[in-house]
Amino acid sequence: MEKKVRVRFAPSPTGGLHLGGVRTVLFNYLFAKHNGGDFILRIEDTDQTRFVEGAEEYIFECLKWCGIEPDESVLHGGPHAPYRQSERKALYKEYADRLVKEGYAYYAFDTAEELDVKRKEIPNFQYSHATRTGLKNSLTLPPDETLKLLDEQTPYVIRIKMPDNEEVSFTDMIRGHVSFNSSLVDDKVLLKADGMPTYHLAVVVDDHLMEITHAFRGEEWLPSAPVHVLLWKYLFGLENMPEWAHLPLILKPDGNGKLSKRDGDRLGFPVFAMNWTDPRSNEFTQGFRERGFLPEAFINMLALLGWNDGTDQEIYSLQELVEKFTMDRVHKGGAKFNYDKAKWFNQEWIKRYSTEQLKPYVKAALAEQGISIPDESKLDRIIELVKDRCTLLSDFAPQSSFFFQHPAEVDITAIKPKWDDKKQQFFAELIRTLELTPVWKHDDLDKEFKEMAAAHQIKPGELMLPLRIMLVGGKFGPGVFDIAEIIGKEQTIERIKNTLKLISNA
RNA sequence: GGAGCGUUGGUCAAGGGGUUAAGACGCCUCCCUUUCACGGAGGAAUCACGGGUUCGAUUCCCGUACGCUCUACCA
Repeated sequence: MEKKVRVRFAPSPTGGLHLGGVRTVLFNYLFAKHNGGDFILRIEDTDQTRFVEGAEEYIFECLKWCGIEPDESVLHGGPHAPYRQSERKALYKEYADRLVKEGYAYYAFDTAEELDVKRKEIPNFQYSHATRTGLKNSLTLPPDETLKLLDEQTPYVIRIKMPDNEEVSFTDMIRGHVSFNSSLVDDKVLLKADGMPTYHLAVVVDDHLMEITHAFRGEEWLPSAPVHVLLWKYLFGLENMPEWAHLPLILKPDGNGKLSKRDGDRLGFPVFAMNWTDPRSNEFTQGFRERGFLPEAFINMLALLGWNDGTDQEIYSLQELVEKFTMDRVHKGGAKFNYDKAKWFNQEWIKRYSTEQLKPYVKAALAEQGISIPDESKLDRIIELVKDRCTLLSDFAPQSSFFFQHPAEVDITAIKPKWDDKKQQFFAELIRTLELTPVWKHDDLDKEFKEMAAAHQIKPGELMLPLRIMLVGGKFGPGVFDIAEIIGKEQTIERIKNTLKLISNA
């Protein structure tokens, strides 16, 4: 029987969760679920200097928002706990020691400062087969000297001893056969002076211990893949190594580089899944969620960045993505992020949401503007009317606030130039007529208005726009008489009166 | 500098030895709508370059160019 598929997403809790990160989780998740496997979330917090308070909780909340639930994690538990690498520290040392004993790794006593100096002195300096003979390590020092240094608790790191001129290759699920010459790769640190493993050792050990069968990560990891392959060979056997998939990068919309938070700030779109405030700098960054994106739209948009099912379908639920996702349709090349397209996905999802589903979001959007809803019975109708005009959830506030309160500003400059006594008289009479109107319904109001216009010998078109502006404040929104019906007789008349006053005062 | 990876309209992309080279976003025009949207109909715009192989290459092969990633006791 085939081994059960197990994948993992392994973020470092160092800050907000980036678009690229979410897409990596998503592909992991889709692949696992498509194949009936498990999705594990592992926290890679081996760099204590970069630990950020709250970042771990933030990651969990992002996943929850996206509808991606891990099968095993710090929060969900599981047979391979702990799922936080800092809590697995002792484990890694054991493997590092084994590598040293078997001659695949060695102790190095050079300090970070000494190496910095080297790097400054020698262009393109690398700690490698070519340079290690001139450095302070257990390969160059006499054995008793090494032992002495170790006894004296001299700080050391353990480095992998990269073989000289060996072909290291593997098959990537996306790229096919990939190969490197080992001479070109430096002797990466495996275990740091503080006893923590580096990423290189930790991934291999944990992927093995957690029985990971398929390992997804960003393309930026490709150059260090030979280190991981070699580690697998030395420690657990190549036949047990997971299949690798190096995902294409998400690129900035202009230029060609990797998309960064800075690009979002610069171009005016979010890059993180949710709001994030850095606790050290207090720097605030808005996320997709708070910008007004539906999780379904966010996920959908991300899935289509580097993958498609070969048909021209573009809108998929998470469930559909799970059903249709296969690796052979993942692209090799990076994809530029396009915010307009992202908004389009959101608009499509808003259209697909029912009024009932939308309601809590609309209430929240209005509440944010300080608008409370005394009469919820109208809300359904309002949402129906306004839905098509919203691409972000936050658009619901400006698109519907005038149903609940006077327009904050009335754009009389749009009325004024074409205003004359005839219109003034028309609206004055309109007020009187409306006051006597017995049935306050869309169709009746429409009919009444047009009859009056005819009587005054003014084209209705010339009067509709002023009326609209009186009621909503600007040139937007659903049909005027729909609005009038909903806000009611009293409000309609009051808003007309107010604007008339504004015009005569201006 | 080195290594690896990549390259179909402005963007996401389908396709793949012979096609009018799909579709979507964006842009433009028109229709619908006496607002703004939604919707509908059109339009402009693409196979990085050079060699092969072939009757025929955007597609296969080889180069070149360009871009990106990595080159930390960060992930």
